Amino acid sequence: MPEGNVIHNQARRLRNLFRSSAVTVDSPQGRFTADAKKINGRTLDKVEAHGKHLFLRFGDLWVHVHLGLFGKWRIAKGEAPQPFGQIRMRLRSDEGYAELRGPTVCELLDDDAKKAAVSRIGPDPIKKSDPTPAWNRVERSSASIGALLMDQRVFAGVGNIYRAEVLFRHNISPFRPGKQLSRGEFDAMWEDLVVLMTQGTKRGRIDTVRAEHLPEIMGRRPREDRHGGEVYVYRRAGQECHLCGDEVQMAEMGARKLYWCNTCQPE
DNA sequence: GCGTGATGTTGAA
DNA sequence: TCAACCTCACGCC
Repeated sequence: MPEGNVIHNQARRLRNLFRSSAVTVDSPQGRFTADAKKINGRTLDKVEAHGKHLFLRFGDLWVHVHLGLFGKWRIAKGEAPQPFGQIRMRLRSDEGYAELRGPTVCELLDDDAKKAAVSRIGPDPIKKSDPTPAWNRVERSSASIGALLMDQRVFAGVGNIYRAEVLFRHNISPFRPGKQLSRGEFDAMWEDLVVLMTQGTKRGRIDTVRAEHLPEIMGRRPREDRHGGEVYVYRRAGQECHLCGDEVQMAEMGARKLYWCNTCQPE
């Protein structure tokens, strides 16, 4: 259940494990068998992450993977165990193996189709992309900034946690229309996403609480949320805001749960 | 052991 | 707008 930081982390692990080695590709589950045969035995020569999308190059063909909500990679050194459950795609080399389960997307693309897929993805803070295209969309959009942050054509790799947290950190209401953001607010949020998401890629968890607020929060916090990091509002509906004590709010926005503090992020 | 919900997107209706 | 994807950790019994 990854945001962009996890995908970039997985890309690095796949790169390190399979770099320039011949890979046995199959699909124990069967749904990727025909495509697996086309690349079986080839060398994995490139791994790219763009937002939450992963692209693996085997010569003139790319495997495009999107994990969606349930998708999982198991990446490990050593010999692959007997397959169990639903393994859509399995990669094996002398070094190790990778099992892909439950992805929303696992497809084979030629170079043109891969380029087209990448072109649909907006600038990615983890890649330190130029944010101008995102600003151009935000600046003239009447959609809320809460919705825009989740739109992968605008901000690639941002998910529900980073959305809630970056808005909180900048005291911006998720309901404010994009066109009512100043360039300064947008730039500050973008720079913050670059820092937070890069850090999240290295740590493998999402921490968004500023250092000066940590001691107080650690003393007050009932228990760590299971996503594993320290956050201000994500999944804290009904609890006290760490900074002002007001009740953290929750609402559905585009079929996803949105968290914010009315006092710290006034409309 | 069972039910629920979740860091997300696609494609049909 | 909604079902599908079909995993996994958690709360509750």
